[in-house]
Amino acid sequence: MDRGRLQTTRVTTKLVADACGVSVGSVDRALHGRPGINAETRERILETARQLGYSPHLLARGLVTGRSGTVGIILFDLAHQFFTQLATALIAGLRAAGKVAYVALTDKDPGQERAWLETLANLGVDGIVLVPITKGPEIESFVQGIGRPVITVANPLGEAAEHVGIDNRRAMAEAVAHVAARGYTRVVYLSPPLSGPPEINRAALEERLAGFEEGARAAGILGCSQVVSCHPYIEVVEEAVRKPGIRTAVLCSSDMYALKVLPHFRACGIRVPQDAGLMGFDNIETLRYVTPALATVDYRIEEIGSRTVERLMAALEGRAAPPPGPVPHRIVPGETL
Amino acid sequence: MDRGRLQTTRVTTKLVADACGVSVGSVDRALHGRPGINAETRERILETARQLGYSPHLLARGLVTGRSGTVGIILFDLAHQFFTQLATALIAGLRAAGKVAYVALTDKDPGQERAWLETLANLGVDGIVLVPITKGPEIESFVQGIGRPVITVANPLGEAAEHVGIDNRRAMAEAVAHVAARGYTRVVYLSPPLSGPPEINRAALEERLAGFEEGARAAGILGCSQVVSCHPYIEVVEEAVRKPGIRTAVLCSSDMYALKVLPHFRACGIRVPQDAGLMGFDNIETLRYVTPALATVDYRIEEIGSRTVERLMAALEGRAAPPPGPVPHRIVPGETL
DNA sequence: CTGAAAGCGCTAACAT
DNA sequence: ATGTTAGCGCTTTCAG
Repeated sequence: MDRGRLQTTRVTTKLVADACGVSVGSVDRALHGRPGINAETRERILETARQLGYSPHLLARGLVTGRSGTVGIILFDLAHQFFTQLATALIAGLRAAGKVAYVALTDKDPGQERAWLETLANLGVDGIVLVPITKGPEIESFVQGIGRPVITVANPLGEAAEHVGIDNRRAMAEAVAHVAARGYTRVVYLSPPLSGPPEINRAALEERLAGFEEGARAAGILGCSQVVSCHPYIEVVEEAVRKPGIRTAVLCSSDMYALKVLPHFRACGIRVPQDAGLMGFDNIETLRYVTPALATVDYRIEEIGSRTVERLMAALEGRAAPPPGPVPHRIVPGETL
Repeated sequence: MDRGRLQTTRVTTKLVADACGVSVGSVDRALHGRPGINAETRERILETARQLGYSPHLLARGLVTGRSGTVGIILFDLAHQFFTQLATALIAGLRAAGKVAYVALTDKDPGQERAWLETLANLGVDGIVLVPITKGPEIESFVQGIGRPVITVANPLGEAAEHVGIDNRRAMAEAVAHVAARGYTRVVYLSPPLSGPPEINRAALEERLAGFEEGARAAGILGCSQVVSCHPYIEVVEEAVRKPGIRTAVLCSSDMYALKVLPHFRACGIRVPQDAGLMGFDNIETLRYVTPALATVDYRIEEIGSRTVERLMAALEGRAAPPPGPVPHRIVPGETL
């Protein structure tokens, strides 16, 4: 293997060929176990290739085959556990499928999303996993024009790309049902603002909001419930919860909100769950270190990752894609309701 | 820009050249703003390149220039905030420097570390950022044989690679001093086991342990202090803390330990800090959601990231590397001491 | 079964 | 100022 060499020239197929007194064609056939080569010349080639420390130049291979063996992963950031767990699952799954992953972060900036898509396409990635921050015809046609499979996660992109994710609407509706079943007759639903530029993709959050409304209506508590999606929200939530007479729970569109609300309630003397219920969504890792245990909605991010890789590889190999359908979720009861 | 095209052939420099009635050489000069071309022909080329939607085939460019514009980042995992923050800072910094990042996870497996190093080298990365899980002559010579700059983070690799990180020994010694200054006369130092295969790189943890000993000696409390590095550790720590008569603090080699100890102490009635002090190390994000506020040691991971990119780019461009030296740290007092 | 040769798209050295 | 050409290392015809 002669590692330790420092500036010696690269070991190419040509070099191996010369060393064996054969042509690069034969070396290639040997290296890939392709037919059309004598068994013992193949062994001889393989042996010297190993001795010389040959390893394929993946750029060159990618240039000629059109397959680079790489996949791009485009996320908002790595600050939220959803993304880190997703990235972990994707990287591992892709590795198992023989692909190496680029990781690109958009910071929720449409410009960066676009720039990364272009850069990755120019790098010849075989496919892209995208958590889209934009939506609409422009990105959709751009994504389709990339000419390589793109799988979206969390926020879908219409017909432009295959999608993997949970059924946010249904999950949130079930969360409301769970809250109602615990005896709460009023829900304060906490969500980031859903207004703003129309090209921003808030599909997942919109689905959750729709799920809240659906669930609240089904439980007959929509009338006295309330959506808080302003900023700052914490005082508004506090005030809403202080309304006397009705058992009120704060239902958060994601755990992060609950993690902000909990210490605030503690600081201002609102006891959870005696004075107000609290429920999150996503079941992020941090919850393991939080008391009281937060009620939340759980789903296996690894499952999202593996399904995404599965679909991507199916598209790449021309196999039939596995049947679509959302990744399952489940309600996690906690001490906060 | 004609996006929306689906299966049309690639727009190459040749195509642009033909469309302009010039040669690929001129197109190349125009595209790179290189001298040796008439101003108005350059404009004409640039214009048609844009109209045709030309974008460079980065694999081809990398093949000929030997610079792929990519950098590999090899980490243990993305489960710990140190790594996610580091990855975030690196990806952003590399992006600003015109590089795209591969992210590879070793899961602390020497075999995977080696495999990733090889794969990334074969992909023609311009450089590698490595958090090494191994040490010793084998990996050192292998890293040097890669022939591209490798920067280590957290665990150094001797002379084989430039290194960026904090002064773990000194930081932990200061942590002990802080604990002692708060009136504790006994420290239980909590660390993962440092035994095991000799090729495993535990440099950072070893430095921290050395720092503990140094600090405890300086404070004159080494004698009655204690190192716990067994597994399971929690009962041992509990028992150690219950010793009456002496003010005891648990000093953790990382915040994660403190996050385990805290709820356990709460569960078994040991009040923090009345019955026992507690201090972490790393100041991870999760601490923002933990009460009581944990005393810890802080350092700016973004600084580690930016310095790493800086050194890498300097090595790549043949510039003088910035002067070495550890990234600064600081003690963060908390309610747990 | 094996060798020769033609590119993949780009850059760079050399002509003109 | 511009055109031509020779590769980078690999895969893939097409001959022999």
